[in-house]
Amino acid sequence: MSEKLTLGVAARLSTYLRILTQSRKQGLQSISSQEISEYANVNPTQVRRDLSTFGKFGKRGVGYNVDSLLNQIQGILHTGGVHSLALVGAGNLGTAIVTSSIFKDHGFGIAAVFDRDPARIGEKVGDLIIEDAANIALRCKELGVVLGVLAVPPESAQWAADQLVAGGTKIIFNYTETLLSVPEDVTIHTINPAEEMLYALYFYLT
Amino acid sequence: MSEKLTLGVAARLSTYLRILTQSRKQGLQSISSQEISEYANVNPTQVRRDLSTFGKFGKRGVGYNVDSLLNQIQGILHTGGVHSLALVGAGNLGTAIVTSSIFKDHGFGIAAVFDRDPARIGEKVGDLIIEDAANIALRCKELGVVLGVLAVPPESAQWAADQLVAGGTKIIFNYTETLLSVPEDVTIHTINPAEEMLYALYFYLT
DNA sequence: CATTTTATGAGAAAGTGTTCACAAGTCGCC
DNA sequence: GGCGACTTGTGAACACTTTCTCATAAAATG
Ligand SMILES: NC(=O)c1ccc[n+]([C@@H]2O[C@H](COP(=O)([O-])OP(=O)(O)OC[C@H]3O[C@@H](n4cnc5c(N)ncnc54)[C@H](O)[C@@H]3O)[C@@H](O)[C@H]2O)c1
Ligand SMILES: NC(=O)c1ccc[n+]([C@@H]2O[C@H](COP(=O)([O-])OP(=O)(O)OC[C@H]3O[C@@H](n4cnc5c(N)ncnc54)[C@H](O)[C@@H]3O)[C@@H](O)[C@H]2O)c1
Repeated sequence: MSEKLTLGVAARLSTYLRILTQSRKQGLQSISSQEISEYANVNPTQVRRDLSTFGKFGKRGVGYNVDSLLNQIQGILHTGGVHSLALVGAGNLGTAIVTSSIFKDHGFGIAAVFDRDPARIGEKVGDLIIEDAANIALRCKELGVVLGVLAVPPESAQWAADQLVAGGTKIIFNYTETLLSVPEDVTIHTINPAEEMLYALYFYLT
Repeated sequence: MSEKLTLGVAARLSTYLRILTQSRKQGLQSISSQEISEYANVNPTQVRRDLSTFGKFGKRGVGYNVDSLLNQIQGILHTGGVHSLALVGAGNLGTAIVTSSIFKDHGFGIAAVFDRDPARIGEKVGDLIIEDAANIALRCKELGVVLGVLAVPPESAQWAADQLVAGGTKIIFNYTETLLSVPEDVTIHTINPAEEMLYALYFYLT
């Protein structure tokens, strides 16, 4: 029960969670393994296998109740609560992230936004006031954030990452192409759609 | 040799390609499996195993030549050329995508940008003129694009996807949270960092 | 109320993927 | 010119994943 999940299972459960969260938002009450599998690009048997490892969540002939399955998976992944994150860079991308509900829907609240540009510091973006990037480490410690998101130009990425690390951040999502060096206990997740495009194209061409 | 790659291998090779491309950009000439593995968050043996399936690209005691390994992997994935894509939505995110080199670095050129807002049509963003979203299907056919990127508000995503499909697009990258319905021969790739955040957090908490 | 349809849950087996451990090649330095 | 540090490539063991299959259960239909 409390054994550590493998990366594959945890990643797929997260995908199911994304699909369920959005299904609920769109008003759906019940969903079948078939439907989940289509949105997740996996085999329906795999969906059922992933879920049945942890209990019997579905009803034969009916499918899964969206709300209850959502709660179950949140329980398995221990991600029911609300988590704060720090965003560095309030340019085009940063603004898009703040004004989007893509993080909020999954319980991730943006606790602070930082920028270096004096003209932007103090401005409002969404509900937040842009803070001075010089205070990243200080403010991250104050806020106790563990998650950081980088939406700065590539040449500022390493500096910004260093500030986040100094502030105690352990997981950094990097939207830039820069390869970052961080201590062993910090994990970098790179968001680069071009990478996925490369293999999407491979399977299209083959 | 020409057998189809599994998803896992193709995905990792794409990751290596991203790392190598950026390493070259940063002036590196040689790289070890250890270094690649650190940036890719995998085991060094895995890197060597993935590569050695296709030939002996490295030099013992030295590592891999960045340029030559890059060409080899491009050969394996058949992605040496330049590919055009269509971008729908010229808001904050769309502008960030156009002005970023994240796609260009990997041979993806943005062929057209579309928006619905009459005030924005005709405006310049980067080197491109924003076109009327009413012409998506028409222009995609003209340009022969197979790749589409959605950076529109969630409520417009299905409509925009339909236009891309009508224009012959086969691979759609969806930055919105909307669950899209498309024909069987079209693949949707969802860009949602929150999903990855969920399991990143799981492994951090466990 | 019996029959048909739909969809889950799980056994079992085949298929893949991952990692260890180490032999072998390369380079620089003394 | 040989020694030591480094790094690749791979056999073999192990672990995990995926899929086929079908019994079982709920709901819909007539
Ligand atoms: N991965 C993706 O999907 C994706 C998509 C689009 C853009 N991008 C990347 O995102 C990054 C940002 O793009 P953008 O269009 O928002 O750029 P932008 O220039 O509009 O915004 C960058 C912001 O960062 C601020 N900044 C610069 N240095 C800083 C520092 N040291 N500390 C804090 N703030 C700093 C700038 O003042 C600016 O406001 C780029 O690297 C781009 O390549 C990634
Ligand atoms: N996945 C991620 O990493 C990520 C990050 C940030 C934002 N987002 C998402 O990206 C989307 C766009 O965000 P944004 O901040 O750029 O929004 P935005 O409002 O700034 O831009 C949206 C643009 O789309 C245009 N548009 C609306 N309907 C259209 C249609 N039918 N056809 C063509 N164009 C249309 C609008 O005119 C506008 O210019 C949102 O859905 C947001 O949630 C995703």
